[in-house]
Amino acid sequence: MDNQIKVSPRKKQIEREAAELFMQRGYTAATMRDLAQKVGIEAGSLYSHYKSKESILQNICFRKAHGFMKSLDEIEHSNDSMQIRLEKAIKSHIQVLLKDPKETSVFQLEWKHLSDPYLSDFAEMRKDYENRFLSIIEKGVKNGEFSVEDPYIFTVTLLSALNNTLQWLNKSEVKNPDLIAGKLIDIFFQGIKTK
Amino acid sequence: MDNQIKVSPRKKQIEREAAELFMQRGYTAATMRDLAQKVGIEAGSLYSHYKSKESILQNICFRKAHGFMKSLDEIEHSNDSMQIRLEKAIKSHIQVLLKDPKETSVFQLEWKHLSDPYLSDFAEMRKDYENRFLSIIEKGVKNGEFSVEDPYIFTVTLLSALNNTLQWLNKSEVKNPDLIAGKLIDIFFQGIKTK
DNA sequence: CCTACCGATCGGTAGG
DNA sequence: CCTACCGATCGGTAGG
Repeated sequence: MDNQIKVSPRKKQIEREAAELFMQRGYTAATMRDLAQKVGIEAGSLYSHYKSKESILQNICFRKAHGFMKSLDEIEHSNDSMQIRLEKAIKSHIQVLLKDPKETSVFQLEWKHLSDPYLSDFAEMRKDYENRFLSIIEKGVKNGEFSVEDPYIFTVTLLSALNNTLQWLNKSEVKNPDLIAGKLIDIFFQGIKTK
Repeated sequence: MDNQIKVSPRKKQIEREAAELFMQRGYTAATMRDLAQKVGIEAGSLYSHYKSKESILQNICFRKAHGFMKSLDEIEHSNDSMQIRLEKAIKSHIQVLLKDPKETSVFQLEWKHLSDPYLSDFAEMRKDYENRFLSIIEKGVKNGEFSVEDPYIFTVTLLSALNNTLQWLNKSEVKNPDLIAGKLIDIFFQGIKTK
C-alpha cells in the first residue's frame, strides 16, 4: 500500500539532496559530482543506488505525480456538491503541492528531461489529472452550481494559478496550505469585480 | 527609439533558432553545435556574432522583458477607470506574450540561467512589472471598483494564470490574443460561482 | 565564416 | 562505497 516504505534512508537522503540541486541549477546543469558531494560520498558510488542520473529524476517526478492523483480519489467518490468538491480538490492540490516543495518544484519544471517511455507516461498522468478537475467543473455547470463560458479554459487557468503558488509564497504561508487555498477559492469563485 | 533596428538579419536568425532550441531542450542541454547546425554555419562561427552562449540568452530575455515593461506605459498615463486599466493591462500582457511564443517560453523558463549582474537586473524588472499590476488593483480596491481580500495574492495569481496560457493554447488561439484575454478577464472579474 | 584545436568536465564503469 | 579511469562532448579560441 505505502510503497515508500521500501526506500532506504540513503536513497531518501540522495533524492532529497537531488531535489534541492535540480531545483537550484536545473536537471541538466546539476552534476552527479555535485550531488555526491552534498550527500558526502564519491560520484561513482551513486551508481550503486541508481542506474542513471535520470532514474533519480524519475523517482522524484512520479512520486509527486502519484501523490496528486491519489488526492482526488476520495473527493470523486463522495456525495458532495460540485462546489464543495471543487473546494476540496483545490485544498488537496495545495496540500500536495506544499509538501516537500523542492520535490514539487522539480516535478513541475524538470519533468521534460525525462526520456520515453517515462516522458509519455508522465504527460498522460498530467492530462488525466486535468480531466478530473475539468469533470467536476463541467458537472457543476450542468447542474447550475457554476457559471463559466469555457470550462476547459477555467480549468487550466485555475490549475496554472494553483501550481504557481510556490513561486511567491513565503515560508510561513507554505506551512498553512488551507489558508492559502481559501484565498484562491475566493478569487476563483467570486472574482474581483464589485457588484 | 526602436533599438531592434540595429540587429543584423543573421543575428535575428540565430536568436530565432536559439529560442526554438532553448525551448525544446532547455538552455543548458542545448549546445552551440546544435545551434550552429540549425543556422547552417560551423560552431566556432557563432562567436563572431556573440561573445558567449549566455549573451544569446540575454538578448532573448531582455528584449521580451522590455516588451512587457513598455506595454504598460500608455495604460498608466491614461484617464481610464481601474477596471478598464486592468482589462487593458491584461490584453497588452497577452499580446506581448503571444508574439514570438518561443522567445516568450525562453523568457519564462530559462532566465534563471543568466549570471549576475544580468540575473539580478532581470529579477528587478519582473518585480517592477508585478508592482505596476498590483498598483492598479490596489487603487481599484481603494475607490470601490474592486473587492478582493488580498490584492497581492490576486495580482500574482492573475499573472501566473496569464503567463501559463502558452502551455495550453492551440495555434489558432495564439493568433487571437484579444479573444483569449477576454475569457481570462471574465474569469478573474466574475468568478465561477452562480449568483 | 572556417579549420583545427584546447582544457575542462561530464555520465558512467570495472574491479575491488 | 572507493579508486581510478574511459570515451564523449562541451564552450570557447587562434589564425587565417
